[in-house]
Amino acid sequence: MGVSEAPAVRVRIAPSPTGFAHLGTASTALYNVLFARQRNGTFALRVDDTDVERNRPEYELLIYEALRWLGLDWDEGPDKGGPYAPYRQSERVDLYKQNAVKLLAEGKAYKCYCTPEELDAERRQAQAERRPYKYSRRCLIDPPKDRTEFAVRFKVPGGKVNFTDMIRGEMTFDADLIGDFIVMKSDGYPTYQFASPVDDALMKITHVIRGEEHLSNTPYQLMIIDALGYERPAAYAHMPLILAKDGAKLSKRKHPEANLALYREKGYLPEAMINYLALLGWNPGTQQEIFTFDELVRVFSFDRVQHAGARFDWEKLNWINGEWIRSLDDAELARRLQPFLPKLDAATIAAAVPALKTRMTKFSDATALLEYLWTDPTPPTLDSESIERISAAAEALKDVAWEPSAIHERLMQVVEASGQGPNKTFMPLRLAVTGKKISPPIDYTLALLPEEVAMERIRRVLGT
RNA sequence: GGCCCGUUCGUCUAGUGGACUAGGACGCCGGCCUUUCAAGCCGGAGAUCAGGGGUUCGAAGCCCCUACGGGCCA
Repeated sequence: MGVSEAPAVRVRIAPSPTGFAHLGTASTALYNVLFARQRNGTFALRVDDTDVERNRPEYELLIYEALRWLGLDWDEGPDKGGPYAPYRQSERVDLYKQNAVKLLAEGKAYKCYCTPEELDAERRQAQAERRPYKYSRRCLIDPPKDRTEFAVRFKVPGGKVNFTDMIRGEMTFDADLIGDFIVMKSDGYPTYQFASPVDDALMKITHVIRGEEHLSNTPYQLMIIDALGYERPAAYAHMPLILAKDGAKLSKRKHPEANLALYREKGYLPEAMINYLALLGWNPGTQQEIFTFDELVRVFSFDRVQHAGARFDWEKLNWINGEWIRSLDDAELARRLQPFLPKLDAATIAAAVPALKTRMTKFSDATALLEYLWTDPTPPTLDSESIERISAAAEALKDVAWEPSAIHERLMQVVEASGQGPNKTFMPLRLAVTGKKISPPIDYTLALLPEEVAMERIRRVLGT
C-alpha cells in the first residue's frame, strides 16, 4: 500500500469512570491528541464502563470536564456521537455477545462452566507442583453436563504474536505461555481483554496509544482481533507510567496529585499542565522546556518517548506554571485570576496584576498576597523609630494621587529625608497596612487599598 | 509462580561504541540587583551511568548474569 493510501489515523482513549478524572488519563489523552493532530487524524473518546459496580455517570462527566479544561477535546464520543456510535461500552454489550457467539460457532472459544473455587484449586495445584499455570481446558475436553451457568473462554491458538510498538519497536510474545482466557463473564458482560480489541477493530482504530500497563495485554487482544477476522491496528504505543513522588504508581486513594480537578482548583494553567505532562516521559532532544500545544504538535514524536516510568514532581510543575503565568499579558492574567479572588472587583484585580505576576507559582498564591484587602489585620506593635518613619510617611501621603507611581515618588522623598535605607520606612508601613512581613511592593500594597482604609490603618498604629 | 517492561545527578532528562574531565532543566547553595517576597542575572555543589562479568584498541550505549522497581496474566 502506498503512503497516500494509508487509512486516515484514528486514535482513542478509553477511560473508566470509576472516580475522579485521573492525571494518567490526561497524559494518555495528550499523546493521543498530539499524534492525531500531527496526522490530521481523528481522536475518539470511548467510555469503558462495563464494570457495573464501580462506574457512575457523574464520574463520566468529571472526565469530560477535565479533558475540556485541558483543551484535549475529542472528535467522537458518547456525548457527541460519531460514525461508530455508541461510544459507551455498556451500550455495546450486544456487539460483544455477537462476537462471542461467532467465536463459539467457529470453535475459537468454548463455554466454561468452572467455578471460581475450581479454578482456584487448579491454580494452587500448579503452584504446588511448581509449574506455570495455564487453564487446564477441562471444559473444552470434557464439559460437565449438569451445569447451566457459563463464561465464554477464548481458545488461545498459541504461537508467536508480533506487533509494532512505536516506542519500543518490534515486540514478540510467546502465546504458548498464555492460557485460555475469559472473554464473556457469566453475568453477560465482556472482559476488558475482549471489549477493548473488539471496539478498537470495529471503530477502525489505527493506532492504540495507551499506558504501559497494557503492554502485556496486547497479545491477548491481537489474538482476539485475528480470530474474529478483523483488521489489526497498524501500531501500538505504550506510554511510560506516571509515578508518585515515592516511586509508586499514582493511586487515586493515596495520591491527591492524581486528581485532575485539583490542578484547576489550585490555579494551574491548562497550558502549563499540557506542557508539564508532555515533558513527563518525553523530551524534544533540544534545550527547549516551554512549549505551546501547537509547538508540541509540531515536534512530538514517539521515538523520543521514555521507556521507564516518570515521577511526578510538583517543583517542576510549579516552575513551568510560573513561566506560563509570567508570559500571559496583564489583561488575560487578570481575567483568569478572577475566580480565585471572589472578594475583589475586576478593577482591583487588574491593578494588582503587575505586582502579582512574578510572585505567583499558581493562582491560589494570590490569596495570601492580597488577603489584607478584605481582611482587617491586627495592628502591629512597633518601636518608636518605626512609628516615627510611619508618621513621616503619613504626612507625605496626605494629598497624593492614590496610585502606585505617585505614592512611590512621595515615599522615596521620605526615605531620602530620613537618611536611612528604604526598608526602615517601608517595612513598618507594610506591617501597619497588611499585618505581614511579606506583601507586594509597598506602593502597590498601599494603592490597592482604598485610600481611606490605608490611611486609617496607618493612623491606627500612630495612635492618632 | 510465569511472562513482559525498565534502572544516567534528589527529580525530569541528553546520550544510538571514540567529540564524556557524562550535557541541560527543576530543585538546592552562594553572589548581584533590590522595598519585604518574588522575578531577573551570574556562579557553585550534585551521577563511581543499579551491581558483576564479558565483547572491543575503546562501553553510559552491545551480550550475559544478579539485584531492585514496575506491569500483565494467573
